[in-house]
Amino acid sequence: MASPNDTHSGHTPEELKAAMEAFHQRLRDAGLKSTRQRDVIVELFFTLDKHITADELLDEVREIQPRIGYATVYRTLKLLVEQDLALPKDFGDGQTRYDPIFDQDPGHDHIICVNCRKIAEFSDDIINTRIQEIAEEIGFTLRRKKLELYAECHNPECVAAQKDKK
Amino acid sequence: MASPNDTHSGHTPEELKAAMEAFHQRLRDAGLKSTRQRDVIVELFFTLDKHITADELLDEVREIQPRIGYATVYRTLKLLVEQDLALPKDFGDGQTRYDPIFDQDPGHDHIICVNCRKIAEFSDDIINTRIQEIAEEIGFTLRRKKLELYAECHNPECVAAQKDKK
DNA sequence: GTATATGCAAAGTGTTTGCAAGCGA
DNA sequence: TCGCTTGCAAACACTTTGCATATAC
Repeated sequence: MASPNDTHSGHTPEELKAAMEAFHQRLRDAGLKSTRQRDVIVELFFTLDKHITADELLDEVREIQPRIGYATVYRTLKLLVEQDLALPKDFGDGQTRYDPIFDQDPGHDHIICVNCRKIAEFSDDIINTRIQEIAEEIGFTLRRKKLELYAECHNPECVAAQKDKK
Repeated sequence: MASPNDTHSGHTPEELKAAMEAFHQRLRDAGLKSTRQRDVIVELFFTLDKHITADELLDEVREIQPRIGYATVYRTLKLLVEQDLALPKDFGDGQTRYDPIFDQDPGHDHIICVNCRKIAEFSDDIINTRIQEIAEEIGFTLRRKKLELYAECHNPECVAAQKDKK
């Protein structure tokens, strides 16, 4: 069944450590270097653990290493995406957001309120299973999916704000 | 069950006419004007009936009205989106694509080959129903969904091209 | 007649790239 | 050392906006 999680589930320190290790391993495998900047960016990225924009991440990163440039953040995010450690998302507001992928993370989906822009997450086995079947039926091997629901939330504040508008 | 449709289903002339009428009606309702340019753009948009980019649409439009500028195309597409006659899509290649919405169109979803970028469409009732249920369970009223599957297609050409790469 | 729409060019926005200097393996 | 990385600024690609002119209602 659907398991909504409004707040981000929050990964344990062990999972964070595993993610960092995975990152370093992939760097080595690809013959790339581990640097102070990359570590700061990636660790923050996994720690914050939310659909973050490059810009937001840069802000956080600069609190620790003020001289890091946006190019480095963009390049690191691109690297994470290539290594399947991050998933780019586009919710239609012009900026790409990135979701960290923890090992074996089955992935969650999003439901976005079209009014207040609040984002909730959910994960549903029926859908996940069905999607897999469909890809096979059509003759594809599924790699990943993107499922976003745009809806109106029933949050009293949001409902009231909508009423006022009219 | 899933009904894949590689080629676009193609809407009948009646549906096209209905879409144009809907467009004109919404213009009137909003106190906006019907112009030669808008008609050309919107008619082509519904006729071509595919996830088109602003750029591609402009090319087509200019074959009929060479002096139309891209600003007009962008503005018209934005108008269509506001009027729920078009749906913006982002497949991650940097450009926004737009899908026409025909009246009562239940909407289709996309499966995109991560290698050759070929896009196929499908529609599945199990998923559509389940999505509706989930939104309700979480306390949202569903407005629209975005479902994209990224996968590897089994097209011989594509498979071969991938092998050559390695 | 008047408010909206157009075409053009210029400005914006988010993201990528070129390059000299810096740094990790 | 040697090649990958960084920071900066400039370049980019797509989209939006300002403004004078044109046009629909």
